[in-house]
Amino acid sequence: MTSVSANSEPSPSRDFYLDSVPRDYRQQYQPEAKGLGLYQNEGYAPDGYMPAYQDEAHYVHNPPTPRSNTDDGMRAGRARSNTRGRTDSPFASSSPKSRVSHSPMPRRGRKDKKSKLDKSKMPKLTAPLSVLTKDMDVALRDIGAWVNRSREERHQEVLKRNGYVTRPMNSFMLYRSAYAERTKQWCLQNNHQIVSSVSGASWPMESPEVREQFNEWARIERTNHSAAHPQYKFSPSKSSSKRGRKGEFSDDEAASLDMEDPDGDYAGSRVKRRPRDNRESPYLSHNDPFASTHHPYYGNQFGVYASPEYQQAMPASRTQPPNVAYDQYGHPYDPHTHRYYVQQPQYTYSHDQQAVRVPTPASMTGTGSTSLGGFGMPGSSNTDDLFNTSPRTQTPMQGFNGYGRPVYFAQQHQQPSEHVPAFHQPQYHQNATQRHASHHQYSQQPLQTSQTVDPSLSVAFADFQAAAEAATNHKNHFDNALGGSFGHTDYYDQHTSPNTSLAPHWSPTDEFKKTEF
DNA sequence: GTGAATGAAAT
DNA sequence: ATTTCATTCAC
Repeated sequence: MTSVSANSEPSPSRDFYLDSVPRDYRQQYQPEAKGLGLYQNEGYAPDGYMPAYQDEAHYVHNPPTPRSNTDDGMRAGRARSNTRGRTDSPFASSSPKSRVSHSPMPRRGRKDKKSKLDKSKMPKLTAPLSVLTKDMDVALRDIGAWVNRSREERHQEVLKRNGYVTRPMNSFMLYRSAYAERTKQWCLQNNHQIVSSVSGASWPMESPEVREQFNEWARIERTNHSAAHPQYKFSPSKSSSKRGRKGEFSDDEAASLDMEDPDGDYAGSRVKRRPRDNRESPYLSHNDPFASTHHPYYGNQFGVYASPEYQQAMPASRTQPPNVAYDQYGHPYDPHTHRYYVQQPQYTYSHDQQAVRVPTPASMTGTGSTSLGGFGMPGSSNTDDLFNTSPRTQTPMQGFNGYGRPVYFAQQHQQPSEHVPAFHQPQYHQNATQRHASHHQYSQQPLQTSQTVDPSLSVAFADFQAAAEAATNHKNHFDNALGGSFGHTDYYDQHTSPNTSLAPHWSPTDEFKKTEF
């Protein structure tokens, strides 16, 4: 029986993380950290684990090699495709009994502490994941790059989800996401309920510095999300019909896109409130690509909602009851006032580029100018950790993808491709983050037009493309700048960014094209 | 209360 | 094939 992470070779030279952890903080865990850094609840003897991991100096590089349990023996003949997704980890239940004991009681809210999760599978943390997994050869997810996804990327995600705008991840979700892979391996199981539980247990154990880093990333994510989707407003569905959201929409929802509500009763007074519709319409892509007067890279290009939520998101000063209809081109307008919701295109962007502020968290730069560095940023090796203070030898133009292969950034937008929508360029989306984001596979493939998209959107997609092309004439500053700053640039609204005027202006020479290995 | 991610497990 | 689950946080 081989350990899941047997190939994870702990490197003694990689102890940079702990060095950056305050001493007292480290010791906070050491009394309990009997070398393993983990415990289990009843039913699993610690002696089932490798003594090799009892070296206190290393906490746990990897979870100890699990011994075979009886269940494993019974299924010994069964081939397993890989070492992952296994169920015979030390934390796996030794009996095939269902994870959930289905209670006849009406379903209780999550508030109810009565967890259905089999805690026996859950390792008990004695240190936060950042410590426990610090030496694992599993890259942390590049959250810095993730939260700095360009507006175009975000819009593509929306398209991919058939127009659905997802919520920005909060700090914990980012944290969980960052450590998910490590956690899975550390726990020796792929069960995300476990991963969630472990993450949840680890989160409060993390140092304030770590948590603050994720808080900062969450703020950035919110800012960029808001900039990419200016009209977005979280409006949770009241109907308890747990929609199994997979980026798809129920017929009900789909219908709401291209139909106008005869009563103008856009969202309410229904017995059951229509599930929230956070779709935004690509119809409007040609509108005002970069019209924002206060943000150089985030505009209103797609941020107009031809949906009830769009109206809900309209300023409260509206006197007319919000309503929406669509003309022959699919442009939403108010049937009462016959006014279009969308402004005419204003290509004022070129006057607007103020700056990309590259402020804060040096954490984002990956250049390690402060104690906050690395964290799996493209410029870091996959063994870098959140607080890697080791000096960087790489230029910002070179990094490594999640598998240790270098990623080269080269000219991206220049003349030949100038009129091609940037996001249609094959390499456009290549970065380390997306290699870790399975749901970003789409970004490396041609966009679907009519098949996976609401039919009513297919026509609009042509507009979308045309608009994108037009927008490209104004350069894709966001992404250029993003690439130029290696994806760690913060994008601030100048109104909230005190030093915007001091920030360097975007320059074409700062651009890089990304090429994988 | 909902939904942000996620994928095994349950239905 | 679809839904549930487990977590924290922000609506």
